[in-house]
Amino acid sequence: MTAHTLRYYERVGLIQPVERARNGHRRYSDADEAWIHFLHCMRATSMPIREMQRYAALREVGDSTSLERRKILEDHQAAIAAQIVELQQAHALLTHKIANYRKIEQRIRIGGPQIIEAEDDCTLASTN
Amino acid sequence: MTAHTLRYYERVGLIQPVERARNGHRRYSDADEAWIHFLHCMRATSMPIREMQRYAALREVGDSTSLERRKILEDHQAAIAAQIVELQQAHALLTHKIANYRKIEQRIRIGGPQIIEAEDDCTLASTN
DNA sequence: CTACATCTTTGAGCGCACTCGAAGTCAAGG
DNA sequence: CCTTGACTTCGAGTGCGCTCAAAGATGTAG
Repeated sequence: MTAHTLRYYERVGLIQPVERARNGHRRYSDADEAWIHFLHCMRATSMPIREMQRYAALREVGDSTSLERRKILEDHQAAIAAQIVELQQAHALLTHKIANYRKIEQRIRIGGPQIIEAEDDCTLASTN
Repeated sequence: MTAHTLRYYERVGLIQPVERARNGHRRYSDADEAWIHFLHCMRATSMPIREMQRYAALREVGDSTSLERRKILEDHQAAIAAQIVELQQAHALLTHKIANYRKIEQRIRIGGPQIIEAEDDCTLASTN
């Protein structure tokens, strides 16, 4: 997370103006850092800035917004669960395809394409 | 995947010009569909278009590019594995935070903030 | 004192990946 | 014959999330 990004987050209201040193430089407290870490986690898992803004605004209001905030987090958690499934599927698909490439390489090492009409990996279903 | 996206993929070279019906309409073969499905999987797991272009170009060349293509897939698979870890961590963090919100809601239901200086979730380390 | 680095501000710019709109062609249905 | 609708082309536009540039203030080292 760059300084530029921190400024940006402040501008769009994700971070409240933090304490300053006498010279005007920002001094981030541990609480600030924890909050920034949380923002980072949410972004890293594809929560849109808009959603984070909604959450941050509710957080400013206080405990009375607990339900709404919880809903946001629960929704995002569900989105994360879905993402994990997609990633796992892609991971499995890649394992399959990588194995196929190893086979192709083996065939080449053994001595060029023995079969003239080499079965391109593209022609194998779901092995492209 | 919208028609617009398919056209876009064709324009940027991810999809080779496909067969056409007499009227000029595209006819996607099963092989085309498999390839498109693969592209979709890679995009869904955050492979950049540029990388997919590199892969698609190598694929056009043929089996001799197996090693390079395998490397691309292996790298992406590693990226996916890393992504899964991040998502799992965020998922765990959210479980924690959601539980905390339930506690806050419980406290509110029991009868308003008993403690005047209510411990805002913001003040709890890594519970923001 | 002089460099030099590091922060400050603001608005503008950028890269990515679509996404859309306009104008045109064609095929079938009523 | 005329409408409807699905396709075609191409360039231009959009939204997101940064990312940077310029000009200025301040602090630290030699």
